Amino acid sequence: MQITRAGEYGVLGLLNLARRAPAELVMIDDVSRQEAIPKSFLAKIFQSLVKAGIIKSTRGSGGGFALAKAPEQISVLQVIEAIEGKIAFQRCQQEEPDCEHVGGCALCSLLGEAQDSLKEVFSKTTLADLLKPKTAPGQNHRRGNLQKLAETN
Amino acid sequence: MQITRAGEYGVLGLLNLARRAPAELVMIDDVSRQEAIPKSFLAKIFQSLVKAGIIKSTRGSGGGFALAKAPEQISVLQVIEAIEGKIAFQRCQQEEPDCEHVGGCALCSLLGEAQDSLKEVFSKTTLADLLKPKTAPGQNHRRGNLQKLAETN
DNA sequence: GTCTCAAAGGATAGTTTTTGTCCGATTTAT
DNA sequence: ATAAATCGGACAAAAACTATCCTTTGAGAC
Repeated sequence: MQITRAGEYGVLGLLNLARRAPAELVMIDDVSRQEAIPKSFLAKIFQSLVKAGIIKSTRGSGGGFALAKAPEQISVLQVIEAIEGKIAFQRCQQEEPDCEHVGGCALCSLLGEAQDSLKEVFSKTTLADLLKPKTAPGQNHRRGNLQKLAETN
Repeated sequence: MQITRAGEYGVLGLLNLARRAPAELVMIDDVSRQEAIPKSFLAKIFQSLVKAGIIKSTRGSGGGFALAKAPEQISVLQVIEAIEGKIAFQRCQQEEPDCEHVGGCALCSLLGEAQDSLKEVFSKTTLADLLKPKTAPGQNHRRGNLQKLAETN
């Protein structure tokens, strides 16, 4: 139950682009080096993002990648789904439309709810939000987690 | 981004037990057949649930499994974490405590939020809830999803 | 006691997904 | 032309998931 590295790399790569001038063309090699992401892997990830219309690419000498939209208009959900495919918790209604599990459909409902909840978190956050130096007061999850770690150690 | 089959089987297996008389001992073979889950696999899954104290087992002739607590006291989160391990979205603070990603910590925060959101959904729902014939009005996610399917097809 | 039944636990194997790598093709600027 | 850079597909290694099998352990029946 995790985001894949590909998804994570995708977001980090996009944030790298977002930190620059709006239409600046950046080579995969630069992003790869600065974010410590394997180059060939990042290239594949960026390909998906191009297909999804999130970044645009220019080939040839002097080419590279740039965001296709403003960071405010790119949600983390868009990025993750472009890379990993649509978030789909419910096996029932995706692969097995004829859910035969006794009482299984209640589980399907729950999985649907979980999925919606996750999607909401990822869709309400844009790249621009992630670039802001601090999270809003009362929503600082990093601090919360550090506290938890302190408790258990 | 999915629950594993093991997790799903675990919940379905437990629901099977929950539908019976409180302390009735049920053999793995019965559950396996009724829920159409591979027997050996379910055996492994139930082992995890025993270790987690969610079910109790009796060996030997006439033995089997029964819930260790009332269905109202078993949350889906407990079940999933017993089988799949703790839900942990944040690679940063789990495996790589020294998060070096430029701007990566904002992502860590977001993943933390996603994780909490998911956990809440799974922890607020118990086996007893899943046994209820209908979900509460206004929370019928199944209907919601069927509508979505109807739209896209 | 010993026989049988059923779970416990470990080893192992097959499949799928993830995480890359490599290389030739294509496009672009110079 | 040539060099630079992405595109696209094939391929490979590693990890996770999904089982299966077999021996051991514990409990009850006789």
